[in-house]
Amino acid sequence: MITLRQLRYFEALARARHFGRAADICAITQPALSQQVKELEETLGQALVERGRGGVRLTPMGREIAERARKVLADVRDMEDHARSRRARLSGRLALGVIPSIAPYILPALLPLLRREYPDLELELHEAQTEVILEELSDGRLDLLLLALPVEAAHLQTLPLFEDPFLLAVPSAMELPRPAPCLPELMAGHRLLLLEEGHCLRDQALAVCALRERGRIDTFGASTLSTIVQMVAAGLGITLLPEMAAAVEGRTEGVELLRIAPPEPSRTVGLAWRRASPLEDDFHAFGEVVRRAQEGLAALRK
Amino acid sequence: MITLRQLRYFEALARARHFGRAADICAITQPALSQQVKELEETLGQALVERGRGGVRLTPMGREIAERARKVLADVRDMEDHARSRRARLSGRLALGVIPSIAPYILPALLPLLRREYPDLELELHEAQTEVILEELSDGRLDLLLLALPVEAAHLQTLPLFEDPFLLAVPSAMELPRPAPCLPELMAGHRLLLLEEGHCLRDQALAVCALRERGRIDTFGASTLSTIVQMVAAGLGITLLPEMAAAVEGRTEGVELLRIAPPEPSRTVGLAWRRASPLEDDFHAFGEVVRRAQEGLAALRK
DNA sequence: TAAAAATACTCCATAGGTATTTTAT
DNA sequence: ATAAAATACCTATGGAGTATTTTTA
Repeated sequence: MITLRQLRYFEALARARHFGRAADICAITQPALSQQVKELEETLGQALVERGRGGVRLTPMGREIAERARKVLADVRDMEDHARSRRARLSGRLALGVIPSIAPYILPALLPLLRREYPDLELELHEAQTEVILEELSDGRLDLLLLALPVEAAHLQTLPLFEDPFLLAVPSAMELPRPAPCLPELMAGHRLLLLEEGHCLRDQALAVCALRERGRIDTFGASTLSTIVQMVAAGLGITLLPEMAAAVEGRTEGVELLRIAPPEPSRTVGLAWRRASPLEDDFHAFGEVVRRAQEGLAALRK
Repeated sequence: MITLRQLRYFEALARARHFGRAADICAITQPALSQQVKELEETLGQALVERGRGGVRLTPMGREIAERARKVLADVRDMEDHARSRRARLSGRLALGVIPSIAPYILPALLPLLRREYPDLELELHEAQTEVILEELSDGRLDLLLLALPVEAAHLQTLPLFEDPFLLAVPSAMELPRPAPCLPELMAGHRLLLLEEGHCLRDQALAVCALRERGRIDTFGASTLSTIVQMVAAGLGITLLPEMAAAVEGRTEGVELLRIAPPEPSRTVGLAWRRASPLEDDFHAFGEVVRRAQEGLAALRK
């Protein structure tokens, strides 16, 4: 069986062309080097060097093997360097799952921050609904999720980052007291527009409104918040919008965003990863950056 | 220090995603595998796997290292295969030096033969004068020489292959008895045309003619035999031509090639290599092919 | 004969095995 | 409670050292 040791010694010999000097380079004795080179020759079934008084010469096969050995040794060195250089927090590839009601709003702020502070981090982004990315996380296809908490899974660790209040999006024409009255009352008189099944935002909104009856809810179900907001603008109903989305979606003509009277409803945005992951510290660092990105967004809105 | 053993075990673990099964694959016990993987993680300063009850998952870094490890292991396997496959005679790269008065005549016959019988042989050809290729052989820049013997160098081994008779090339107009009279007599009346200094053929011709006096020799000195033959055709003198070159150079208009009366002069064509080379058997095999190439040429001339 | 590599041998580090404990689900 | 990996400990292989012999130029 070939060993890296054999390749290291042989490569030194190929450079030094002298057993003694090669041994010096490797900081071992000449017989030890002879031994390993001989072993390599036996494994390969080929003479690699011509032994002679005036030092040593490579056979044609020896030259080829030396070339290949150099490549292998370089690859191994690179592998070490790679690992060493990335001992720092948050470097290397990281597969991140994000839900659709967070991704488009936070990523424009988050990615530049990450890029600046952790330039060696290579994010692989997967945007999908909570259930999907939870499955991918459990599979090991993803390393980390950015989503709305809570998620219940014993093998997962979660980290809440911040509260994201829900705002009320209503047609500009609609007259309402400010702040908007608390929700159950409001709901009595209006149709609530929601995302299609599967989006956690839909469930959260339903929970917030303490509504279970289908009658008052538009079951059409849009697949993006933008669509919902367009529908609101058209006067088809009202909706709840996460504050995070306000900067983007609030600009829509014909829509007004209202804060809701306390107790202000909100969702919790946070991270989730497998308990077994050894990258916990990295994920906390990541969470800090997400929080700062969110603060940046909030500042922009003012 | 990273070892191939560590990479082999880790790669198995990356595939099996289970310490026990990976150990089975490697035909060792689970603790032995755990030990090596742990060592690798310590050397790299990075967690490569998440340990959990439901088997094992790779960290992002683990995936990268597994990828690199696979590449390294494949390269090493290729290296072994390469060496193994070339345990056969005459395979792999071989740097061959040939003198100019042999190369153009024998190579057209030799190369196809070699290609057919030793398809794994990759020849690197260097054409240069005897002195130059001897130096390159001694340096280790060449492995084998095809040239005119004898060469005197204690550290070299030579193998005579065949005798290559000298023919007399004369202008067609010239009337001479057949076979041509032995040389010293002939020389008395004609100017002998030779290659420039440094070509062994020049020295051999001089020796054959037992001539040392400059007077009768054209000191212009051409650099190729073709030129010399053109000069003969132009009536500027006569020359000695190796039989090997007859097929090519003998076709020239205005030149006639005559065998010389016994004792027919000739040069010895053979091989030379460093005594220390472990490829002696290969070189003998190579010699056989050269001899057969020469026989093929001889047959063509008839 | 002198320099260089191979060989002989001894020692110790480390890989691998067995038995057991710890961990996580 | 149980499967899986880690740990502890022992053994044996083999890598490295010192001393010496063999080779070859």
